Amino acid sequence: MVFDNKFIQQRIEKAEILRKEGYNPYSNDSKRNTTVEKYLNVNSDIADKENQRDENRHYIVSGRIKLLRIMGKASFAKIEDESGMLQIYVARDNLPEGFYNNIFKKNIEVGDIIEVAGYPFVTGKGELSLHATELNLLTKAISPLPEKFHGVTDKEIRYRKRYLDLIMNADVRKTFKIRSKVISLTRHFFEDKGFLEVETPMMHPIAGGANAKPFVTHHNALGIDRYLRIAPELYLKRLIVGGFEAVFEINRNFRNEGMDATHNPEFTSIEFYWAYKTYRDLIEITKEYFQYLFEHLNLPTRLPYADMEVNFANFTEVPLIESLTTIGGVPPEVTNDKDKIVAFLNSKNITVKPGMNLGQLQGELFDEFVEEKLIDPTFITEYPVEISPLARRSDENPEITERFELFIAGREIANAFSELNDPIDQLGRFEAQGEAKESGDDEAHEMDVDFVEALSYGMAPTAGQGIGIDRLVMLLTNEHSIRDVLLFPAMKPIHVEEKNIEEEN
RNA sequence: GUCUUGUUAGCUCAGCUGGUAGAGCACGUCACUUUUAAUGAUGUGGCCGAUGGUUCGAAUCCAUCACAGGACACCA
Repeated sequence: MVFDNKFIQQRIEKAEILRKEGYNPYSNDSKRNTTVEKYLNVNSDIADKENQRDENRHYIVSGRIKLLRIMGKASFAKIEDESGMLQIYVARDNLPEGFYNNIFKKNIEVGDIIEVAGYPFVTGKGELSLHATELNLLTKAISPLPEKFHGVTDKEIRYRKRYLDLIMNADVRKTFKIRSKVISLTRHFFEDKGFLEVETPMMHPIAGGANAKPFVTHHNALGIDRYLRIAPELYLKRLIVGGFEAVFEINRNFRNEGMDATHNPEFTSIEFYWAYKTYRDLIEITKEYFQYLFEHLNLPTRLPYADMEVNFANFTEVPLIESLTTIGGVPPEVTNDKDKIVAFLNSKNITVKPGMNLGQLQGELFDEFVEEKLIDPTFITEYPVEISPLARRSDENPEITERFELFIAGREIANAFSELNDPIDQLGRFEAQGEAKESGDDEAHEMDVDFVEALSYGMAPTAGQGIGIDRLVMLLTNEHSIRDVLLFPAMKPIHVEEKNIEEEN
């Protein structure tokens, strides 16, 4: 039985007593006329009044009891609604005959959601409170709350029962409000720039737009497998072919890979595509976007992150190859020679898969020696073509692409490029990815003939970018695990004990 | 996927080199009409994550499993 815990049994009994006494423990009759925050604001003048009270004012507030101090014929309680915490004073003689002793003291307790009517006053210790003249139970909590001082700290409980975490930890609510705001601001920023928000499929016949392993599901009606999307890129570009000139999508992507502090199987990103623009324009709009976020979130330009301090007013730009030497300390003669890179990596006790091409090895060097050193926002540009299957080649040097990734606090936050719109080149890149797949790279990009055909109708020169929203929120809230910015992070299901199954049978 | 550290009351945690389970909060009862983690008295509460093994005896030692945290690998 779910509710066989003795504390729960006790509370169920109290609910039953209340019902018998004529109080519905799950009443739907809320008469709240203000929030805690508004109450505290509106009545901030009470401290200056005679007797520090005003019995002519009348408010009804609602909230969950977080603390209860019963002192004989009077009690203090702290109730909390979404906007804040309020102390209420409940005295026997201000309530209907018998209510305080028989109902309030005996059957209402921490965790319950109540509604309190009364007038504002300030206590002897100077706390603006509410003097109760009426008190009603709205919802009986039959499970007890965690401990009042330490709350719930066990990460497993916090993630599995996020509702409990939210009840107990005000900071957690704050983080998710910031997350919501970031998404809302992002939407407004791009809408104001004339971008159109679109929705593209979550279930793809071919998992494309990134190098990653997909989740597979099955469509019974058609008898075919579908892949949860790993990126919306190829669909958004089809829309550019179709004539939309600026589109964006904020939504989930799914990747069937490991889980850790920065990876959840489903994660949120914004991708936006902008016709008649290049990656140079994306660098500018990205700076503007960050400025907009910081302004509207009221954040200082210098933010702490772990033991770092990030200066969001200091955006710099470094080509990838250059960063290997200037930031990574890799000798310049090494960076453009496959064998020398392998030898160099081996000398640092790093082994690489055989058969990697020059671009992939340069990417290895970057990951090993540069990435974690990029604290202030840094655009790393000019990525090798081998590791950029969807990016446009540079006109000056066909071996590199018009691409950048943005790194902040040692992490990739955004990936952007002038889009490849030459259908013949795109076909060739897919074929090269196919060869990489043959030689063991199971995350190489899939061939997507339908997408190539779309390009063959002509896609205007376009720039496109993806920004990881979860990681961005982590950065802005100084959270170090992606689970702390996801309301319901992925968790393994808990096994049902065999014993219990037998009992139920 | 690998390594590593955890898992004891509703919650937060003790429990030494094996000897039959502890605290605080919460809850029950009593006292208390201005408290701030209220206070004082008193009481209830546990298949010590699961399954095996070693032992006269296991929360404690060993093995396997489950779940979680951290690190690494892969990735965003």
